[in-house]
Order: sequence, then structure tokens, then C-alpha cells
Amino acid sequence: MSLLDTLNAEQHKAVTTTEGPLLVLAGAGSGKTRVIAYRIAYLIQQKQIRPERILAVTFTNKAAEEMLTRVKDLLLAANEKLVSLPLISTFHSFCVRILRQHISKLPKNEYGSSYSGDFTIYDSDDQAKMIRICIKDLEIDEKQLPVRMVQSNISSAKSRGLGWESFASNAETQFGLDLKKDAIARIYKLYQQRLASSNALDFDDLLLKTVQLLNHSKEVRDHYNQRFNFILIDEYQDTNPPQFALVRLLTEQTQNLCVVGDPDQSIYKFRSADIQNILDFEKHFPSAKVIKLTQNYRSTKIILDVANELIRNNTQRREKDLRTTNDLGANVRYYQAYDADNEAEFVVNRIQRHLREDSKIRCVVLYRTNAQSRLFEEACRRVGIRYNIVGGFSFYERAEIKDTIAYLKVLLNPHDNIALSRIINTPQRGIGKTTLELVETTASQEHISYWDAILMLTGSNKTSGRSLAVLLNFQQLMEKLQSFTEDTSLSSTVKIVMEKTSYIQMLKDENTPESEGRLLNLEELVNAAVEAENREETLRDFLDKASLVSDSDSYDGDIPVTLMTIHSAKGLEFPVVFLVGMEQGLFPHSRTFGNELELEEERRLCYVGVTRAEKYLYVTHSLTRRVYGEETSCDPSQFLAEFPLEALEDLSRANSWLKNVKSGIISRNRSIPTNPIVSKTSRPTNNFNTKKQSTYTGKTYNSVDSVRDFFGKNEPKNTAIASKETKALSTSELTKKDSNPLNITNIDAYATQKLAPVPSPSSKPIAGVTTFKPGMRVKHPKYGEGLVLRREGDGDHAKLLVSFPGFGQKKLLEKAAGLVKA
DNA sequence: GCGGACACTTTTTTT
DNA sequence: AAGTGTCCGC
Repeated sequence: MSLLDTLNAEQHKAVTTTEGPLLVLAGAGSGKTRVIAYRIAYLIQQKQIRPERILAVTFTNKAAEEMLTRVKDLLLAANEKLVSLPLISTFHSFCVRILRQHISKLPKNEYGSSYSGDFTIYDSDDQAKMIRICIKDLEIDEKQLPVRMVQSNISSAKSRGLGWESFASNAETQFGLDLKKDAIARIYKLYQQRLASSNALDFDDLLLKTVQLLNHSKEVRDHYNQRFNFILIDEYQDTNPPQFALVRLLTEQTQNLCVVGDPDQSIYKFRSADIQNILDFEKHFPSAKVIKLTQNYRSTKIILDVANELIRNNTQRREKDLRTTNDLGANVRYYQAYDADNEAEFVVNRIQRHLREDSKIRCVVLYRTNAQSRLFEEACRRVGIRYNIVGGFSFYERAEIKDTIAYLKVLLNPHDNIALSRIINTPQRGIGKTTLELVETTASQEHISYWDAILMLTGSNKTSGRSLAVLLNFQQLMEKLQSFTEDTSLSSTVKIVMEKTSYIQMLKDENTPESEGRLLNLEELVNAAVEAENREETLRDFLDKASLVSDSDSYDGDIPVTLMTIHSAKGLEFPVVFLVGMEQGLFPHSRTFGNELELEEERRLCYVGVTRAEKYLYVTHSLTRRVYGEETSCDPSQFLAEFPLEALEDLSRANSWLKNVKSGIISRNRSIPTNPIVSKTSRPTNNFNTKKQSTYTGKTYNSVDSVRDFFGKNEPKNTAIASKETKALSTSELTKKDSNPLNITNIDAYATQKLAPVPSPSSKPIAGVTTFKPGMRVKHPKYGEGLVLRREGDGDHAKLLVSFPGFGQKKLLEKAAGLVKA
């Protein structure tokens, strides 16, 4: 049959080996998504497996959607009629599906609360709010245990599959009780109780509760084991313990399990992804077969070379070599910018050039942190290039959207305390701190939800005047909404909520550019509801999707430029890739210094970035960058030095790190310090820097609305900015124009000088005191372990900026702080 | 109860 | 630099 004709031998085998456990080790760009799609189609067509017996798990909802389309197309082309559909979804969505049906089968907790199928899903924002309340109620000082820290502790415990019980037992050490851990354990416990009484689950719970459920109920477990005989998991290298447990539970009866992944692309350790899951697959499933896909179809030879060479620096890895028969292709282009604005200008300018050559070509700018996106957005706007931005602040994170959704959530689940407190006074209806506190205390005294507390307060005549009136008013509003939306369609429910709550009116009254944008966003939400309705989805489905949309779920392939983090780019490919901000401390991120394993994960991340590129790869770094609102100087990333330098072509106008390394002025190995240098420098004040002329004066960018609004108002700007990269400072220009002796007057000389392996005076030890450098881990008597971020001054006056988890950043006098190496 | 002024942290990555 | 939380006066 023609279905398999286009596959190579390796792929063919991976598609057709359908019985028993199979591990497909797929290198970057080796067509692993393709293999999965073909395999599903093959099972349906050749093996006559009923589609609904097949479960495929992908990493994002977008990937799932695309996979389904692909499968449908394949079967269509093979003239196969689909009688039902395979289930293709993310782990999280899959869990929601199971839980909506069966969660009530879980036993009640010790307070007698149990979950019902109409539970709400809490995002990390809701989670933070809930944790804050728990911390307050336990009368723990938030200064001692910041919400963020508790949240990450809890989430990390959960993603490793640990309940509060194990957290509590961990708090007992051989030296006595670890007070901090104990406190967190208490918060964790209370948090779980509160979630249960709100009938709410956070992201991690979706996995954990499903595992619990399947463990607990043989009936449910058997049901799903029989339902799904063929299971496929993509990006298996990034599965965490609960996900692994789930895989185990689902394959108890039949092990027609196929997992696909690449250990070199494991980049989610921070959320407890365990690379051992893929490395030990053959131990977990002893009858497993292993197939390797080693042929890369995506990238040019040079790009693949760079990637292979880079990843070879990881020691924790099984050697593998990935080949391609593709052309050599263009060299990797390198650019050293003098500041971050210049970097963005260079990138946008190159994008324009590519688009002029081929208007259909798609470019992506990949960065390590979301904070870097702003400059690229602004640069795109300045020249009128349309762009997608993935992540950062997504549509569903906007206040107006969250507010509306919170109303809808309360309609379905009035016991959702977090949603209720979000909207109880939005728009303002006079329910302030005092009244809200009354509700809260009543609720916790009576062990009931806020909503029930309100009913109780308005029902009895214990409450006095004002509070009673406003609460009654709110209660009636919600009851009115309830009755209005009872038998209404999804989209009109959404509309009714926006109108009857006076939310729309509130925004209209505000009458500012921002409020107009918000109104537009609400319209978008109604549109989304209409579309969902056309797909015959319920309000429930609509809300679930809103909770689980991932960042990469929304980008438009027709738009020429996409901006996103490297993490979000996993699984995607682009003809032109810009890997920006290649600086020590940014990428690899300074938080990973001193931890070899984390550094290797950064390198894998870099590998992922490089291997996204099909034809053209650019790498850029900047000599200065604003960090925390402060101008800091930056060294090139150590990863750059790990690239095969002969593959790099220097597009910097001025002298550059690369030129210096290539000409032997600075050595490749010693050229990059192993720690981030974040010394303060002043910015060269030049007046020939013509940027910043943007006519756009609106508030912060913020993707969709402002892009739309920019294009609505302004025709694309002229292209006067063309060949802006030629503006990279020439040495003579700089020295001429900037005569301030305190400023760095010659960036190139500066770069060379700074990078030269001359020991700086500040790194000489002072008698009796160890000197600490940025990147080092230290231990403080009071704050515990921390990371040195910055060093200022010398000798006795040396000050250190150290970041302590849980305490924030502290400025310490090195001599007096009593620090030791950690 | 509300809104403004101010102080303070924050940036790693995400379902 | 910017967004959030807190305090204070109205």
C-alpha cells in the first residue's frame, strides 16, 4: 500500500512494529511526529484497530490537533473511512477526561469532602492565591515563607508524586525537625483540604488524582486498560513520575506501548521530568524493542554539525550520531551586538532581508527568557513586520478574560472560592475588605464554602446593614445569572455574564485606550465561545480548554515572524532561526551555574534551539543588557565557544569576540569566564543611534491587542531602517563621539580587554577571607544557601549581591557576612 | 470602601 | 523598568 512508501527503513520499522513495548529513539528532525502519525494510520488501516482504541499523548494541545489532522489526511489519502477517532491529547487533558467521569469514586478526605465531576481547574495564579490564604490562616509569616517559594515547593513535590504526608515525614531529620519543611508541609496539607472543599484541582492534581484513582479503583483501571490497547507517547524524555505511573497503569494488561523521544532534548527537569524514564525503558518493559531514527531530514549539514558538536560536550549522555543527506547549506551567522536594542535591530533587519527574498519564508526568534521578547516586539513594530508572540502573557491570562471566566466557573461550581473572590467585587459593588473578611471567617468557622457562607449570612439576620445589603445584592445577581443561563447556549451564556454583571458597562465607562482593548478582548472571547458552540462543546469543555491552553497553542503560520522561548519551540521547525541572547548568565542562565547537571540541561536546550533550524541559523549576543533595570555587561555564552567556529560567519561590523578568538587574540577556552560578569557599565551615549523613534506610544505591547491596534492605526512604517545593522559601531566612531573617560569608549577594545585572561585584582584572595565570585554557591549563617549574583568593590569593601531562595536578594559586605562556600 | 502614593520584588524554563 | 502589595488619607 502507498501509505508507507515515503518512509525510510528505520521509520518503516518504527511504524510497523506494533506489538509489545517499543522505544523509538528519535534524533532531532528525524520525523518522529511523522512516525507517530503514520503509526496511528497504519494501525487503523492495516491492523484494523478501531480508532477509539488508540491513545496518543502529545506535549501540547496544538501538537495533538495537528497530529489528528495529519492522521485524518493520511487515512483520507489511503481511502480509509474513519468510523471513530483516536484519542490524541496531552497528559493533562486526558486526565481531565477521566476525572470528569470518575473522580467521585475517589474516597473522601478526612474532613469528609469529596470531589465531584464538575470540579474546577486552578491555574498557577489561583494556586498562589489559595496558598496565600493558607499561609495567613496558619498564621505563618509570609516574609519567612514567601508564597512563591511555598508554591514551587508544593508543585515540585506534587510533580514528583509526593503528597503532604511524605513532605511532613521528610521534615523530620536526624537533627530534629526541619522547621521550614514542617511549615511547608502544614501549608501543603491545608492547601489540599481547601482545594477539596472548593472542589478544585490544580495542574499537578490532574495527574496525581488520576493516578490515585486508577490505583484505587480496579474497575476504572480495567476499563481504561481495555479501552486503550494501543498507546503512543511523544516527547517521552520529558515525562515526570506521575506521568510515568499513568503509563504503567494504563499498560497493565496490554503493552502495545510506543514511546518516542530524544534524551538530548530533555529540557523539563525543573518540572520533575525524569530522563531515566526513557533511559530505563528497557528495564521497565523487559520485552521492549528499540529502534533508532538517526537520519535528520530537517537541517542543513552545517547546522546539524553545530548541533552534534555542541551536544558532545555533555558527559551524561549516550553517544549518538545524527546524519543528514541534506546540502551543506549556509554558514551559521554570528552577530555581536553592542546592546540589546541593537541585537533586536539586527535580527529584524535580517528578517526583512529574508522576507524580501522570499515572502513566504517563516522566521522564529528564540530566547531563553520571556523578558527578552519585548525588544524584538518593539523592533518588529517599528518596521511594521507582523509577528506572533507565544507565551509570556497569553490571552487567557488577561484580567478581563479571567474575570469573565471566573463568573462562568462560579456558575458551574459556586464553591470555587478563588473564582468567587475574584469576582465578588468586580465590577465594584461595595464589597470591600471588611465584608470579604466576614465571608472568609464565616466560611472557615463553619467549614463551608464562601458561597454557602454568603447564603448563611444573608439568610440569618445576624448581619448588619451595609454588609448585608451588598452581599444580598451579589447573591441575587448570581442567582439571576444562574436562571438566565440555565437553558441558554454557550455563547449567549458568555454574553449574558458580561452584560448582566455590568462588566461591559464598567469598561465602557472607563473609556480609555486600555479599556477599549479590553472590550475587544471580550468580543474575542465571545467569538471563541461561538466557535466552541459550533464544535458542539459545552460550557464545561470551554472552561477546561481555557485552563489548559498552552502557550504554543496559538500561533498563526501565516504570520512571518514568531517570537518564543526555546522551551516553547520544542517540536517545531522553521526555515530561519535566530538564537538570541547567547550570553553567559542568560543562556546558560546564571541560576544553573555551579550545577553541572543543570548546565547540561541548558546545553540540551541550546541543542533544541539549534536543531529547530532548517536552512538558516543565526546566533547573536550582546555586550550589554539591562537586568533588573540596570545596565550590565555580558560575556558571550560558553555554548558559542563550543560551536565549531569554522562554521560561524561573522556579520558584526565592528571587531567581535568571534574575530578575536579566530585570530588567536583570545583563546577559545579561556575566553569565557565560568561565571556571569555583571559588573556595572555605563552605556555608550551616542547620538548617532537613531532608534527609539517609534511612533508607538501605547502601553506595554502585550501581544494580540496591541499588535492589532498598531496595524489598525498605522500603515507599516517606511523601510528607512533598512540595513540598520551597519549601524553597529565602528571603533573610530565610538572613540570620537564619546569622550567621557569613565565610559567605555571602545567597546571592542573593552571586550578584548575584559575577556583577556588577566586576573582581575578583585579576584585575589584577601588574607583570612575567601573571595566569592558571581556564580558561586555560598552558605550564609542566617539565610542558608544562596547564589552570588554580583560583586562590587574590592578588598575590605567588597560587597556581594546574593540571592537566597526564600529570602530574596541580599547585599552583603563580604568581610562581615560570614559566608562560606556551599 | 476606595484610590493614590510609595516601597518592594522580580526573570528561568510550563502543563 | 514594571508590576504588585501595603499603607494612609479621604
